[in-house]
Amino acid sequence: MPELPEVETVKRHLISEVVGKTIVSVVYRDKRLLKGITTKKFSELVEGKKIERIIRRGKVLILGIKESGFIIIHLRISGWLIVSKKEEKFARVLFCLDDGRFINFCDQRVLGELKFSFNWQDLPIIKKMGQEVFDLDSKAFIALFGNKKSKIKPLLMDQHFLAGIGNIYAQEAVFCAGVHPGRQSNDLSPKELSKIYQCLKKILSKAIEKKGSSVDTYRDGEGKKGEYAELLKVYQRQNLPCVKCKTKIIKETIGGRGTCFCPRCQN
DNA sequence: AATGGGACCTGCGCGC
DNA sequence: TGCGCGCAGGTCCCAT
Repeated sequence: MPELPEVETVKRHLISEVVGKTIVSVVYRDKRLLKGITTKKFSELVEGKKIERIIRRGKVLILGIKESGFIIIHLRISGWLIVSKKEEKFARVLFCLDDGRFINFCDQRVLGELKFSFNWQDLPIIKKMGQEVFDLDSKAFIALFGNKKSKIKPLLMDQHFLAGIGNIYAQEAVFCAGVHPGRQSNDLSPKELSKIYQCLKKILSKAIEKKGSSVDTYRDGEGKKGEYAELLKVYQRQNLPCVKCKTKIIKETIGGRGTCFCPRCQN
């Protein structure tokens, strides 16, 4: 599911709902989510401790635990977090809080990751991660993309290069900018790169405002669907008319991932 | 440096 | 109605 807007939505929800709460116990319905640590050790490190703060870096969620360390959550493809009074469908790990509610770590495909770290900034996934989109200005974005030979759409999704963009928003951004997803990044003019940058910021901001996109199983922290899905212009719109020119949207595999685009608007 | 394929997983929707 | 197949928002690892 989750790209930057969805993870940011979950983060904001957790900040308002669970910061200050104590994790009474952790229930493991499926241990495979837990990486690099035993359930016993994980429980020892977090049970009875207070959730102090919530951080997002790229698509990674970090829960600061008072006088302990950090719970690291990666939702990968089908993971999501729901704060509620009951055990939700596909709940793989449940954090039982002192107010009687649970943070449900739900994950249909069990590809998500739950870790513990004493120093989250030293995690390989964090160390290797590119900059946040919102930390870049137009000039820095153009400089970054201007000397890379990769195809633009897969490059936008490369977390080592730029953090937070996935298959939905990469497609939306290049559509918005009128750029073919298979174009080489270093062949794009500064004007085209600038346009992609502006589109990306606009789309991500709007998606955060709408609490993400709900294609398939994704839900925000309350278990509600995000509202950005209805604003998507090309993602999963193959064979439907382009919203700008009515040409049929096509779908191709680019960089190993399904990619929808308008063959007329995107050059 | 860039790209492609496979692996990790489950479950949904579709066509027959 | 039932079954097999393809496909899915991510990331890592390996080979070329």
